[in-house]
Amino acid sequence: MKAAVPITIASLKVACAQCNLLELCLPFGMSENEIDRLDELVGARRKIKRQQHLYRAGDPFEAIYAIRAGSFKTDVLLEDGREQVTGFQMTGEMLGLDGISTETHSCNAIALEDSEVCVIAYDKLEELARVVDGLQHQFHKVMSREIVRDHGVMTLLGSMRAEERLAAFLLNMSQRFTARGFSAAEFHLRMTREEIGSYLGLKLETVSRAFSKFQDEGLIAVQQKHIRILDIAGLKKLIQHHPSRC
Amino acid sequence: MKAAVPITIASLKVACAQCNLLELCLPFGMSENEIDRLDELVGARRKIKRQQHLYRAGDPFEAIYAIRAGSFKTDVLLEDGREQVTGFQMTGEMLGLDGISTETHSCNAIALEDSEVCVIAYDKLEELARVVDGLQHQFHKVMSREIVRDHGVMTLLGSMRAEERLAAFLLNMSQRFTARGFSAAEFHLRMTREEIGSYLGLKLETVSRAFSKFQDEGLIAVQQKHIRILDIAGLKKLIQHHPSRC
DNA sequence: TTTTGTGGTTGACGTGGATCAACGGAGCAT
DNA sequence: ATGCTCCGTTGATCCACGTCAACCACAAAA
Repeated sequence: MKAAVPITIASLKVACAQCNLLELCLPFGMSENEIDRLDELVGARRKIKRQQHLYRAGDPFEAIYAIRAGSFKTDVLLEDGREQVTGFQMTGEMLGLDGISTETHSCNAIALEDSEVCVIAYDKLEELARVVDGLQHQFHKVMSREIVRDHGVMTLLGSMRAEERLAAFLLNMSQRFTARGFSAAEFHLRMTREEIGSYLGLKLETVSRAFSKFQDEGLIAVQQKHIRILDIAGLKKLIQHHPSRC
Repeated sequence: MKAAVPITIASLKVACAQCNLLELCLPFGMSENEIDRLDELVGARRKIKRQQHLYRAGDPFEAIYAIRAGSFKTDVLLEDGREQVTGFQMTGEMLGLDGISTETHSCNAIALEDSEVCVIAYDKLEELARVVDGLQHQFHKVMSREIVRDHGVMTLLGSMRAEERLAAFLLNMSQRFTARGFSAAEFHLRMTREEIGSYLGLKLETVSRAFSKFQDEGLIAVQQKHIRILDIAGLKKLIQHHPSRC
């Protein structure tokens, strides 16, 4: 909390009802009346510079965060120094849900670029969710969606080979960019090969080699962090076909 | 739903307040008054025989389930026939939370032994959570706990080697048996080597070999599905030390 | 009793991805 | 420009785990 940035009256005025992330964020599916009441909820905005922590594992849990601009990674550090990236989050997505269970954050949230989040005090959220019908349901959906997504990652880590994992990752990124109105075929990754590797359970060299292989095969065009998908169907085929079953 | 077993008036009478799983289940941390109201929630019990489905991926979501007796696995089937076990659930744990987000179950839940669950209609739960303070908070905690647990599995799948994974699995089982009043050192696994392997991202042969190795090293005694842990500290040391860093 | 089927163990061998190492390019400060 | 640092690529080698296969234990059926 020490890193909180002072907020002006003006910045407080722009809340959920005016936010262009409405369709992706917590308010999705709520009525106009209900959304107006959300303004009570978003107490502050907070800007986080690239590489800075939004929160750290062990921090007391007080709020969840909706990403208004930018992107984040979450990771956990094992006792022996190994790092595991547990997710990448984009605008409209929620951070901090892991903290509810123990009232302590269980992972680190780090900005991949200069970013801004809406701070949602958790006690206020519970209070308001009791009154505003749609809010409670929507919040449950957000949590459930996180569980489903994690199961997807478990499947990826547990039963896919390196190239399948990277193909699935690229398709997932493409789909999320699309949902935000960006191109499905061309985008800029904000994370390093090492972070992608950690997320996918691979070493950075393996990630790099898979990128090169996809490029050689004409599936994508890679230039550093800039990706252009040339053959979406080809990528999809990769994750559906188990090579040993062919 | 077609597999539902008719319930007698008598069976309905025994609800949360009298249930000995209180401390593990949804009511944990709620006041006596609050728990009494939960009885409205548990509409029915349902018995599931070994190997039968409680629900399947694609089934419409209507209720969540608290395990009253027995145990389950959840899994997803990939298009190409691969199966990935996403979790094992024991008494007092919840099933079905994944269904909230899309109003459709996203995985299969299968009984590992003859089991019984409490059926908690989801719409009633939302309704009651609005009135009973502790229930809403407790339900959020249950969902959050699932997210944290999934992150733990992702860490395991993404950054541990085979023996570390199995050691972590055994310690986790031991800890959960302990929480239920059973021995921490001696227990009966209800799942096959193949299911353990699927959960841990390993082949059944690798699981079997790791069991044998642990036995040779005096860490455990294995006899089929019956496990006796002889050296808990030794197992813990396995998951804290990264071999390549020694 | 034998038969059949399912689950578990163990050995021999192959391979996908980790590891180790060298190098190249981009961004940034001086 | 020059040097520095971080990031990414690529090659050579290694090994943990997968694959393939044989065999065994136990349980249920004949």
